[in-house]
Amino acid sequence: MSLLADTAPRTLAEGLRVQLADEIVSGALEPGAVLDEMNLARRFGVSRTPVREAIRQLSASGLVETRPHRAAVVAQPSAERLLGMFEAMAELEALCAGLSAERMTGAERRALEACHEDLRRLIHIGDPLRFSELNEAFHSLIYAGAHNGYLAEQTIATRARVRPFRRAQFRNLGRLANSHAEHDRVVTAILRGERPAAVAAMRAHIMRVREEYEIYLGTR
Amino acid sequence: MSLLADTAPRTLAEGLRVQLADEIVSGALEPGAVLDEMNLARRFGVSRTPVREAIRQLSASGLVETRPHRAAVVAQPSAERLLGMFEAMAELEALCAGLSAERMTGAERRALEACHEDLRRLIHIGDPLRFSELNEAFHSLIYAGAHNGYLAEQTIATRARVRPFRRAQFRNLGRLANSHAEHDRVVTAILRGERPAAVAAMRAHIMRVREEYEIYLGTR
DNA sequence: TAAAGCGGCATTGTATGCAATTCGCCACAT
DNA sequence: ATGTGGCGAATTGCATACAATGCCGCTTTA
Repeated sequence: MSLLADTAPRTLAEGLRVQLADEIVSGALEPGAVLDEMNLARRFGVSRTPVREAIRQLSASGLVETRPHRAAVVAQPSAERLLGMFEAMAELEALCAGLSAERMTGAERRALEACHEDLRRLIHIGDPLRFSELNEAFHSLIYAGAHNGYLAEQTIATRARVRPFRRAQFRNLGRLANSHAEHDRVVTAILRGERPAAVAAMRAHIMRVREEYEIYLGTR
Repeated sequence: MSLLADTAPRTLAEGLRVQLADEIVSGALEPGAVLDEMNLARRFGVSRTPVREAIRQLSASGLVETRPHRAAVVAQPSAERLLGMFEAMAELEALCAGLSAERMTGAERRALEACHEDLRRLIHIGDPLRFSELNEAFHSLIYAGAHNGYLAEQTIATRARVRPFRRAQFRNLGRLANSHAEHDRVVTAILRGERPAAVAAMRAHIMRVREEYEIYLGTR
C-alpha cells in the first residue's frame, strides 16, 4: 500500500516530465547531460511536442537549463550556487521544524515520533536504503506539520534540486547513528513545542548533512 | 537609463511569458481569468504553440493553474494559502536581511543607505508610484546583498506570486512614513552587521506590509 | 418533473512539416 | 601556423492539421 497517491499521468507530457525528473534526481541522467528532443522522442516513442513541453517544465523547476536554439542540459550549478542552495534548504527546513513545534496536531506528533522510532530500528538492522527512504518520510512529516502548503512545496522543490548532487548518502553505518541522534534533538524540541530549539536543531542537522555530500566542484 | 538589463526576448514564447506575467502581476489579468489558447494566439498574432509554452512556464512558476484538457486560469489561491505565502515571504526576506548584515560589501552598504535616503525624500514629495518603484529596488538590494543567488531567486519569485493580491499599496501617505521607519530599523541593523536584529526588523516589516494588503477571501 | 444517459461541439493534446538560428568545418588570407 | 570568414548540416522554434477529451444541452425514461 502506497501512501503516495501517484495518479496515473493524464497526458504524455506529464508522464515524460515525471520520468525525466526521476532520472535526473536519481542520477541516471548526470548533470551536464544534453537532452536532445529527437533522441528523447524516439526513445519514448512519441513526437517532439510532448518532449518539448516536459523539458520546459523541468527548466522552470530548475532541474534543467535551456537557452534559445540550444539543446537543454541537466542543470550543473557552480559550487558557489550549490552552497547557496544548501544554505537556503537548511533555513527552509529549519523554519518548517520551528513551525511544526508550534502547530503540529497530536496525531502528527505521534506519527513523527513513530517514524523516528522506526528509523532507530533500521540503524541496528543496518539497511541504508530503507533508512534513506524512511528518512525522506521523516522530513516530509515535518514539512506537513508546519501547516503551510506553499512553504512545504518550496522546501520539497529545493530538496529535489539538490538531490542529484548527493553521492553515497549514508555510506557508512556510523552516519546513520549520527543522523538519528541529530533527528532526536529535532523531535524532542518539536514535541516540547520549543520553536527556537527546533529551528536550531534542524539547521544543524542539514548543515551536517551538507558536509556528507561531495560538493560538486565544477565551474559550470 | 534602466538598471535592469531587460534583454530583448529571443523567442516568441519568452516574450509572451513576460507579457502575460506582467499582466497577471499588474492585475490586468485578474485571478480566476481563463487563458484561452486560441484567443491569446489571435490576440498576439501567433500560433497556439508559443502560447502553450508560455502558459506552461507560468504554470510552473505558480502564476497560473492548469489541469489536463482544461483551460489555464490565473492562480486564485485560497486565503489560507495566501497567508502561507506571506509567511514564507516574510521569512525569506528576513533571511536575506540577516545575511546582508553579515555579507554586504562596503559598496553594497553605501548603495543601500543611498536608496534609503532617496526613499526618505520621496515621502516629503509624496509620490506613491515612485516610492513603490524605489521600494522594490530597496528590497532587491537586500536580496543581492545576501550573496546567495538561489535564495534571491526564490524570494523574488514568492514576491511576484503575492503581487497580484496587493491592492492600493501605499494608499495613504502615512503608510509611506511608517514603511520608511521600518526600513530604517532594517538598514541600521544591516549597517551595524547585527544579523538577528536585521532578521527581526525585516520580518516585522513584511508582516506589517501584509496587514496593508486586502487579503483575498475567496474559497477558490 | 427530475435525473440519468447520450451525442454534438468546443477546446486541449499530439503529430508533422517548414522556417530560423546555431555550430562546426573548411578554405583562405595574414 | 594561426586566426578569420563563410558555407552547410543539424537542431530548435513555430505553424498547422488531426486526435482525444471534457462540457453542455437534449432527449428519454422512471
